[in-house]
Amino acid sequence: MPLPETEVPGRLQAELMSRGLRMTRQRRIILSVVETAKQHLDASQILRKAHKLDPQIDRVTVYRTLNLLKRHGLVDELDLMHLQGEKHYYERRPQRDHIHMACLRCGKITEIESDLFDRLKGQIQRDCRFHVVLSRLEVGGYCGQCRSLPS
Amino acid sequence: MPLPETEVPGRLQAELMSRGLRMTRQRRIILSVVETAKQHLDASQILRKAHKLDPQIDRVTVYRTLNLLKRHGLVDELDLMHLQGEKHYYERRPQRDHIHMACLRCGKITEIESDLFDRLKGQIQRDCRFHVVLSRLEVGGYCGQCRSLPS
DNA sequence: TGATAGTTGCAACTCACTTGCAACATGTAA
DNA sequence: TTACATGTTGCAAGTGAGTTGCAACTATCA
Repeated sequence: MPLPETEVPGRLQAELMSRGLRMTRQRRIILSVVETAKQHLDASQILRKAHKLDPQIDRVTVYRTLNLLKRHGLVDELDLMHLQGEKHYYERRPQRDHIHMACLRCGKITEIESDLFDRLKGQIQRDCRFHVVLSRLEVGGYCGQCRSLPS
Repeated sequence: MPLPETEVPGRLQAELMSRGLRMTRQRRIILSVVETAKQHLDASQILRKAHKLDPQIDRVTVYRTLNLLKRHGLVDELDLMHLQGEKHYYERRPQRDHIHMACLRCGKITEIESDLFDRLKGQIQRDCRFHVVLSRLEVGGYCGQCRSLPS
């Protein structure tokens, strides 16, 4: 029965260990869930996936681990325009920031990178003497498909 | 005792009335609070200010009125990087979108407009065939003062 | 193999916000 | 002006996401 312990540590796990943080069974599982996610997951979805690997894991541990990752800048927290209530979504912090577009009709989330966005952040740093640590650009509107549909 | 009823209706009130919505005493008060706010207010701050004009107003009415204004695109809802818990802040929707910068150290909120930001939204519309209805760019980091302070 | 300091799970709690509903007030039409 | 239909309000109770206190547990290191 190959537990996650036996797997090659993922990047998140390696990052946390290099910072001298303890690697518990629970953390390994939660990190692997976040790391292998195909879409943006909220805390309760992460808990559900973690439960499949270890039904003992508590939701409090999920919240605490997500806070840990946030504090270390290893995940970004998203609202996705609050399309579904007030929960937050998480994704591994990417190399390059991207923009999230949320369709107000079908709920589809699209991501894009943009040179203009990178330049805009540079402008803020320079013009406002503001050291940018994190940034979140979320756009709500109607995607290509929904635009051409009858309302 | 000049009640708000006797005042010249503000822009928010005029907007709602032109859309055929009923103008109640409570709504007039809440609208005037939002309209005359000097900073970003959250729901409980709006309630507190409304109470000074009419102690009977319930917080439920504040939430319902804010939802009404949101649905009509007359106010924007902000997170301001969740510096103080999960509450939301409200501001009258401006002519031109702006960026909110939140200092992670002193909590100061700075706003700027930017051509680059306007162009970025244009790019999204064109390149992604996405009709932008609302957008929110929030930046967390360290302001000029806090950058030059010892940690 | 212990010591120790960080981590976990549980239960209870907080906080922002929402819902159901009866009483009430607004805008409209007679 | 009055009556009325429909929208709005205040209250109480509820929801849902996330947090806290604490005793038991465990990863790490000497």
